Amino acid sequence: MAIDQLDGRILVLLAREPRIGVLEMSRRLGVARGTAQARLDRLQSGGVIRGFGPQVDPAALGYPVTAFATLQIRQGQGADVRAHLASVPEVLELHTTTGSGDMLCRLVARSNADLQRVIDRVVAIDGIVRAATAIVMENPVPLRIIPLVEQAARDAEGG
Amino acid sequence: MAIDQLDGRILVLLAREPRIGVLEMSRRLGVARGTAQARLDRLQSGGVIRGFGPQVDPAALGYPVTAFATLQIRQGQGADVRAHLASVPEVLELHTTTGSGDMLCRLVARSNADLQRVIDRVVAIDGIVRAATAIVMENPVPLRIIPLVEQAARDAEGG
DNA sequence: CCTCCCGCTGAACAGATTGTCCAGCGAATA
DNA sequence: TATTCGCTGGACAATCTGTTCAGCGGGAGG
Repeated sequence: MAIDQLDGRILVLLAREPRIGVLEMSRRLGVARGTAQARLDRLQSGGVIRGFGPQVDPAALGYPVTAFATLQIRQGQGADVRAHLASVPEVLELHTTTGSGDMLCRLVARSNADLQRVIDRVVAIDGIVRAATAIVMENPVPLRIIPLVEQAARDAEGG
Repeated sequence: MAIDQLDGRILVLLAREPRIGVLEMSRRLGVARGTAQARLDRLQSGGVIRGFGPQVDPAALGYPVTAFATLQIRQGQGADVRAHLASVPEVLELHTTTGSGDMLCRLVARSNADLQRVIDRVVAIDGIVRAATAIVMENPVPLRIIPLVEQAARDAEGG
């Protein structure tokens, strides 16, 4: 999907001030409201903007510990393992990957001790041959998208 | 921060229908608008809800390839590497971790070929001793929070 | 060179929502 | 028993949304 500079500015603006309305947005962008609305609709229907779901902080919910687990899966057990991991609330994300491991998942826990409980639950299925866990200590770059959006906007328009 | 069942329902509702307003929310929850508003304010000021930024899909922006890179950092070069990685738009996320590697980062690229360019750029700094990359093939569990919210709500209230 | 199509502008409208008050009520607490 | 707290239900003005309209300009195609 094509992204021009105006689209880029819309995304940046929304990221910076999510509560902003279409009207205020059009004012900041210096375009007519209809234009802002049309662009926003296009971004949404085009799938660039998936939604505006609340960004919930696991730490504030009482889960301050984050970890990444690399799982090695027994041949043909992938589906079972996926279903099992999906049923664990502390599994926030799961990917199947190339490379040494077969899956990578993001976990959270109430404490380092609690992480053991979570991991035990994660590996409590036959399909998992081996699990390697890395506990997150710092998060120098929190999940972000703005720089990429700006890059994409530049690329698409004489950048 | 304490989360009761009502808070949990608010978060679930917001996740399911982000465009919903406080008024409609109060209707669905069966409480007064003031109550819904107060709860929402509390969740936001308490840090549970960080914000409502747009969820942008990198794939729709033209970056359909995701990968995780495990980086081994030379002693004392951490700060330099962090700054360097933060300057790469395709680095969506960066963590420092325990375990064999020292850092874990999430990358996106326009194609598998383009991923090579991204990785080259990532490792183009002395501080990185070794890099192991795992390309994401599937994403059986996209980043989610609802199950954890429900868990937290149960825990906090006679669950 | 001309015509059509598309996107943007500026405006208008009714309907709905927000932010913000208020007083009353019930339960838990000191 | 007196106080504090959260929830209810209602009110207000101000604002925003969804939608429609006609006009304008540039680019594409003929």
